[in-house]
Amino acid sequence: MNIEPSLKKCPLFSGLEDGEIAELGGISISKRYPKGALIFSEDQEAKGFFVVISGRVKIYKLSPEGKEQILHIISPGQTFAEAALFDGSTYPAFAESLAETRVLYFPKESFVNLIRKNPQMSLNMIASLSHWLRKFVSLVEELSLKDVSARLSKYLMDLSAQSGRSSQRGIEFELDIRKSQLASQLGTISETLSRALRRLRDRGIIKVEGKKITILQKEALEEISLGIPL
Amino acid sequence: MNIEPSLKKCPLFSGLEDGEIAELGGISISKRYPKGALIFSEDQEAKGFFVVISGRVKIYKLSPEGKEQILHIISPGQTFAEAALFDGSTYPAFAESLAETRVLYFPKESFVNLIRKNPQMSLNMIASLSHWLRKFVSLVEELSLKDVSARLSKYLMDLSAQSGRSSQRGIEFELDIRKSQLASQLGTISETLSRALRRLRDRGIIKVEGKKITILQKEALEEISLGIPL
DNA sequence: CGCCACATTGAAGGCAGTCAAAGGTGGTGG
DNA sequence: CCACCACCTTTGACTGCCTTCAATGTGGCG
Repeated sequence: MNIEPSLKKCPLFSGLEDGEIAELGGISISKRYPKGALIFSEDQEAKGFFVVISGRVKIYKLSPEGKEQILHIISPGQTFAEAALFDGSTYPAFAESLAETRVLYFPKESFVNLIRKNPQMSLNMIASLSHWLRKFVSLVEELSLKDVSARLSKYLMDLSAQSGRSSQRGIEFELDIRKSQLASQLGTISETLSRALRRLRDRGIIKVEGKKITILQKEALEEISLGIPL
Repeated sequence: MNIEPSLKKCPLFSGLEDGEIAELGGISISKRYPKGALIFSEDQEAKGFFVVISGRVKIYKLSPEGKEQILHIISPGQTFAEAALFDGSTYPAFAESLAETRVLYFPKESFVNLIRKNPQMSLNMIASLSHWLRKFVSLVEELSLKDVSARLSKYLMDLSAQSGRSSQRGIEFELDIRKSQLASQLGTISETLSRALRRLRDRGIIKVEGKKITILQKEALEEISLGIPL
């Protein structure tokens, strides 16, 4: 499989000349991870960053007691650990594949050299980092200022906007991760998530059948997602 | 007062030629805010970013019920709202002066033009954004995985490392903000912070006299900051 | 068919938030 | 310079959300 098409779809490399893309291909290393592999650990020296070609990767923190907080789940076309190259020398979190995953790995030194010479790529990097930043502001806001129901509702709204299909009953879609992983992403645990889903279901706002969700009352769900007290 | 000295001390502009600094001075606008002034609101169109010359600025989110989460407190020499220029068109949070504050304001368009032409400044911007990102990862970790005592202990450790003086009793320093603001920064409220301080005091780990803190048992404080259960 | 990991549900406990009131502090104007 | 007042801080009692612990239900896969 040729890697260039994957790179072209990646926002970090948009607007680059074909020659530059080829150069990127030259310095990158293709890697494969089976499901559940540890790609890097927190505090490990950051020697490069990654572009996901296929599969999925979770970036997460662990508490001393073992509770997990997922910072982000990376899908194909997205990059991760860019920031670690430019601030400090270690990765700030763990990265683990959620499925069989293929990535391109860019060693720090050659990539930094390349970015120094290429203004367009600098601008893309700035855009990418800014985007991450906004995501984190949002995450902090939710963790600090909203309860689990609001965070869950927001997640469901977002996912339905992205991959929902309208049916006669409402908007249908499938959860793309395990519920225990969703709980970690929402800053809670599976038991609490289960109860939050049940409350929404009991109030007739959503229907839950395994991983399939149907939003029955979009307005109510949105209100809850905004943190308006029930 | 000449503004150039302030710019030279700012990490975002380090390594720039004097001519480039002068150019920055040319596009920037000096602004003054009294204590407690709203510099910008969440969702307001982001028309520029800021460098703090003197005073202090808090960047914060508000919940619908009015609870405040401080994302960061900006001190002289630091920048804020850079990221808003490159991702989305609005500020993601509120900004308010904590004291009489002077800033330099850089209008979006002229600054973006300038950064396009200046590779060094792009790299500085990447470094700045990366640094912010690491701070936010840390904030998310603390809010999600640590209790108030651990967050407070970490704050006290950091502040003591930065501005603490050794005395015979321990490490002394002064809180640089009001306790209610510290509570907001730690993702809690003043009552809870007050009780957390009292627990540390009752256990003989710190001494509290108004804003003056003395760390009596550094090791114990560090253990708590790591989230190890008491 | 049966195992195993994930998911759900119930009961109980704890940390932090809310409400209320008293104590303290700093700033301002007389 | 002092007195007053507004606001911050502290403390107490109570509530509630979430976690913990434990047990049962369920679905996929060998």
